[in-house]
Amino acid sequence: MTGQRQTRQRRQIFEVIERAEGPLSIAEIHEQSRRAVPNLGIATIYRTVKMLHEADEIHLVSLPDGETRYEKAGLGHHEHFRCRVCKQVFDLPDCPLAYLSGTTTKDGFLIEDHELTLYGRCAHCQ
Amino acid sequence: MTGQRQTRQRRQIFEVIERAEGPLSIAEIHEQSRRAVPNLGIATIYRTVKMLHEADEIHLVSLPDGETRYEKAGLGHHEHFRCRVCKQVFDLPDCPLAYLSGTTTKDGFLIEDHELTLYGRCAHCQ
DNA sequence: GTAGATGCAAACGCTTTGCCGCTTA
DNA sequence: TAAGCGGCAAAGCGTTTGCATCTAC
Repeated sequence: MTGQRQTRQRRQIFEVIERAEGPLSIAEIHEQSRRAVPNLGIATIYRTVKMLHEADEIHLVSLPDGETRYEKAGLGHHEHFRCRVCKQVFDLPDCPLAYLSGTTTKDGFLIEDHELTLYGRCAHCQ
Repeated sequence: MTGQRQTRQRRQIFEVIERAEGPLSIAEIHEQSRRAVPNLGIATIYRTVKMLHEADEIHLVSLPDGETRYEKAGLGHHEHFRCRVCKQVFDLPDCPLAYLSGTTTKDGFLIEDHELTLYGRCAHCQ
């Protein structure tokens, strides 16, 4: 936890992100945090998430359909899977593309990094 | 071109997207279309892009930092490369992941589709 | 006690909608 | 000529900011 002061709100927001199985949207973080801290305002979510993001304690994940989500940092490189049925986003531990970093394509693009999102059906929704 | 009527505005907007080398943002489409049709309003861009998107004549591409862009349909499966220096987005014809579709991960995720964005430096900016 | 955090509401920027005059077919 | 379309301005909506109050330290 970065930030100068520990507050109930910050602890709660961080805990919600910590415990998630995949990246969460601002609305999801708000909703889940409110269960423990009812009056928690949306501005506090934005401010805290921004702070955590700048302190590199959480990472931004943006899905190809434009949704912005956040997940805790330190998970190592991994990819995301979005279920087309239940709409949940899961983390996938393996990355078949690690070899890409540092290579140059035949068109002269130097690849430094990449982000991959897979779509389909999760085990539960098949 | 879908839509019931051919207008100067629609032709221009579609032409801008057609001629682009990579996906364009709404602002870029607006700016470039205005060169030929000066009074063209932003609402027309949004309405036309939405119409083209629904008619499946253009595709939505959303980058991991949350930017929404559009490019003409029918390009076949391909990936995107974003230059960290000049911020342009290019199309990359080859996809090292075509084999993924239809496979199931060991966690039981059935992969139907994927979207990959590469980051680095384009030939010009190295 | 005080700097910093929160909650509320106002401000902001991007996107969408309503309206009316204009244009395409 | 009439339904569709474009331009403008207002409305929406998610995000950010200002400010007074409250709280962690």
